[in-house]
Amino acid sequence: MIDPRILRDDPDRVRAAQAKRGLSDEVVDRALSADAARRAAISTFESRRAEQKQLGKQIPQAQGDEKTELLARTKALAAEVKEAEAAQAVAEEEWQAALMSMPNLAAPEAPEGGEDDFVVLEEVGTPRDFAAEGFEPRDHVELGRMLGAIDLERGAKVSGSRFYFLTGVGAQLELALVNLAMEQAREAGFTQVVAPSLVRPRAMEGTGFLGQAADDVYRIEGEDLYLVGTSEVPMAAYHSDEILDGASLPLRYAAFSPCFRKEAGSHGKDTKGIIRVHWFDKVEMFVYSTLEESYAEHERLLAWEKQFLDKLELSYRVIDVATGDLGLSAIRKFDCEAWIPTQGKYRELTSTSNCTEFQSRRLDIRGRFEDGTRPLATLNGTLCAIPRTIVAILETHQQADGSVRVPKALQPHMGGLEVLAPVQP
RNA sequence: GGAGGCGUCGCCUAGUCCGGUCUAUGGCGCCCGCCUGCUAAGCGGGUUUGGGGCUACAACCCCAUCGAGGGUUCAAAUCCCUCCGCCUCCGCCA
Repeated sequence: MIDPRILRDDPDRVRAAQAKRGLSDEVVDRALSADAARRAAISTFESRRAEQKQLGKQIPQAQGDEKTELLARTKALAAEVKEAEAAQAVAEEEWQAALMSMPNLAAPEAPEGGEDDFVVLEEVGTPRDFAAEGFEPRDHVELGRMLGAIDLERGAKVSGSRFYFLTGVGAQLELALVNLAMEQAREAGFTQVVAPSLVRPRAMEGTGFLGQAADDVYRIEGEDLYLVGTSEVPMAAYHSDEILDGASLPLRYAAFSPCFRKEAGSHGKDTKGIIRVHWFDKVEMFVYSTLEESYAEHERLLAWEKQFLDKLELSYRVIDVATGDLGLSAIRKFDCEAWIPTQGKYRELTSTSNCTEFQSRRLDIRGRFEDGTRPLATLNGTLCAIPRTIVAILETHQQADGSVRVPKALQPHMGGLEVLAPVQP
């Protein structure tokens, strides 16, 4: 939720922001008139209520006719109060609905446009030249099969399309990656967390995943629970309805959790392999900070993401995501995309967003400072989304015989294993 | 899943049976001041959060807030209903 004061004091700024995301500004006028109606309703209700309380106080002392008279008047007032209250509730609801449907105000620096209008900020490393090395790279599906690391057939048999089993060195790779990510996070001062993957509607709504993104969310039949697509959801809700000590900020968490996505809008996309799956495990960084610090913190999150990719010796680029592709909550988003040799392109591995006070307003997360309490900024960033990272590692570090070199940093977490050897041709 | 108990403004707590004087008691903690070689103790004051009005986004006034939401009533922390959470016991289970 954006700051209602900005909407009231500077609606043109909000209109411009809507336009920058390619959205209509009709909602701005709807919100403004709802706000006016709401304040009028509050005013009416409160004055009636004050009068009612005033008179009500006199009733216990009153006697005879005076008492009868008072009871009659307060009874009439009570009906008015009830009516005014109902009117207020209606106005309040309209205002809330309008406000909740508005995305965060994109940062001025964020490039304008849709999915393809990102700006490349940086390219790190050089994609491996397999032609020069004299062999055709195998894709991760083939490598996963040869190594006995990824079992897609049985994934489909047991759970359906977009599911997989990680087996043998594949399972070992996942655990090693989780350990490496958690180790880095711990060393950087993060609190390690294992978070629940099922949450109540409030957590989902508060993080902005029940808006246009709702189609991608699994809901548990017969229960008021959702499966999260990222531990950003439980970690944002973690401190909901709390007032945190300003001096304790920033609070940095690294949360491990399974993630579930319907992938509703992506039929036919990435149907092969484990690039796009319905379930995967992920270590996610999540930070609560002041608004002022959030911009610098966002850069730090990106730096930690890059540090991790560097440890895995991957080639990647960093993009500044365009406004149309930011999602509801973010004002700015940086993605790290790793080079996938057999696709001949960069694919998203990590993503970090600054959501400023948007989620905090919805989830009621505040900080206590010397000059009062204020909503905090929340930020998130992927440290390691397992399957895509495995894809990048297998394809990037493969050798002509189908074996795969284990990056140095990962070796201690793989029991010293330096090379993953094929178990079948 | 069954039975019972509980949820009060940071923490603890009074109040709930018998609705109005609750503008919610007291203690601890914290903040400001006084006093005192320093500290502690003592004394005085302050200390939920959100919203509206008016404004300098001050002061002030008002409304809401006793887990959440409804209901009864002129009036609800207090009575009724639903939900959420915690605790104890039983059952089941990793």
